[in-house]
Amino acid sequence: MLEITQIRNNTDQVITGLQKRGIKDALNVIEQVLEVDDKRKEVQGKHDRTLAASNQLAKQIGQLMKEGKKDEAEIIKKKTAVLKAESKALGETLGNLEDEQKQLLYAIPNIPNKDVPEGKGANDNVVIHEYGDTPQLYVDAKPHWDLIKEYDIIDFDLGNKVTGAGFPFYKGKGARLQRAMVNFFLDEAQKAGYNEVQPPIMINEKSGYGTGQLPDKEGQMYHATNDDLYLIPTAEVPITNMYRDVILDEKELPKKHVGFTPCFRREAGSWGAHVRGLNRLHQFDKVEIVQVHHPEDSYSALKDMCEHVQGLLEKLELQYRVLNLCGGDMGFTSAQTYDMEVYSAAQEKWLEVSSVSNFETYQANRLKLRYRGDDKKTQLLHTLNGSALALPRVLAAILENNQTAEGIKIPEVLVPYTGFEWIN
RNA sequence: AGAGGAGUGGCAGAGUGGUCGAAUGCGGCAGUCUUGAAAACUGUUGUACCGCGAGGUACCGGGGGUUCGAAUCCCUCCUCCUCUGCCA
Repeated sequence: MLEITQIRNNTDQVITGLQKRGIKDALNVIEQVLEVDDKRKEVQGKHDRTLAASNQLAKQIGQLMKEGKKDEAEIIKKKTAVLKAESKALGETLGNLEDEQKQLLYAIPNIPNKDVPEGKGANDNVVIHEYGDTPQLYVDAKPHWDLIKEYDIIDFDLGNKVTGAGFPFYKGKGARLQRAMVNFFLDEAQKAGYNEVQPPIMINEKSGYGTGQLPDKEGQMYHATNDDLYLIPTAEVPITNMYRDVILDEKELPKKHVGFTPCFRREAGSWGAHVRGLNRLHQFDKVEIVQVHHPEDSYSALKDMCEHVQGLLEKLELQYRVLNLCGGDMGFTSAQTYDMEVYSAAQEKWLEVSSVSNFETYQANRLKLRYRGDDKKTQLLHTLNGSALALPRVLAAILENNQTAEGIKIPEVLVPYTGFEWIN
């Protein structure tokens, strides 16, 4: 969430930022938060002064009791009753105002960075880079949902029986190709200096709040209500939450982590004809990179992360493009996001395979993730993350783009990992 | 899962109702001494919020309660340790 001081000190900037996201009543929203904050401060002042008076009297009573002056102590005791009632009432008001303020802040998205283009939706995203040529497919080329049946490498029906829609089985060479990609992605990240972690794939409520999945996107996560745990929608959640309530020394920065996990998404209400096959699943595998940075160099880190992802796509010999997402299409918590899309020749469309974002202090403020600089003061850090990469759509593109009459050719870079060159 | 024990500052560890945000030691930082370093000595060393400031408030695993007053007493939840059971 945004910092209240940021809203107070740069009010106009915050409002124009929110307008860039298409929030029409930004002015009202901000005025409301500031109003609540003013009230909060006022009430806290009163509350603190009341408590101070109570504490003062309590000390006096202690002193008198020690001296054996019980009668005098009794007189003061009576005085404290009034203060106690007062501070209790003020305490409740304060608590309510704090809650109200928090709720308002939770509802305000991050401010887009200055380089984020104006725009309302996906059509306004700006293509900033393109790579590779559109593959020339052979005459009988098929979309991946046909190929996986033909070669029996992914089985949706079986997943359907055992679990439900969107939970496929990967079989034989399909399963091995998945494992190969995971290992390849992890090794590449390792080479790029990312420290590997294997996080839990269930998280508690606090972690959900830390990275911004809660309170907003409750319905998008699978919730194990008996234990009040959520299945992760992305490894971003557990990995970033490693740094919840942490104060890092400036010298320890940056922190770079990579983790492989399955990801679970309910995708409530987002199914349709355009999301066939591997294009959208309830469970999928993803290798995620996460960085924690000093505010000064978070944007160069964002660039590095994009280049890392692009490198992966180039090694896999996939045609791709990079989009600078516009204000209206960016995620709630992001300050700037680049999407990487690969071209699926058989579906004749671009598939998003990675989303790389800088959250600036938005997550850090929720996480209470700070660093201590030379001046000994604590300041919020910047968090970033990106997919490197999400498997299903990369797999779909490989299957579709590399199909030939003889079978599907495995990208060279993966062969040492798969142990086979062809799916046929 | 059952029985017992425990959760205090960066770490170790004292504190069982009153001036305790918390002794002491270690570590960190600054300084004295030294050619330099070490040792020794001196000082300093949690976070957040309110306040122009002086200063104030809150926090001793989380939440609630008793009391004029809670790290200390009570309730509840969480976590860790030991033993028993179960299990990849």
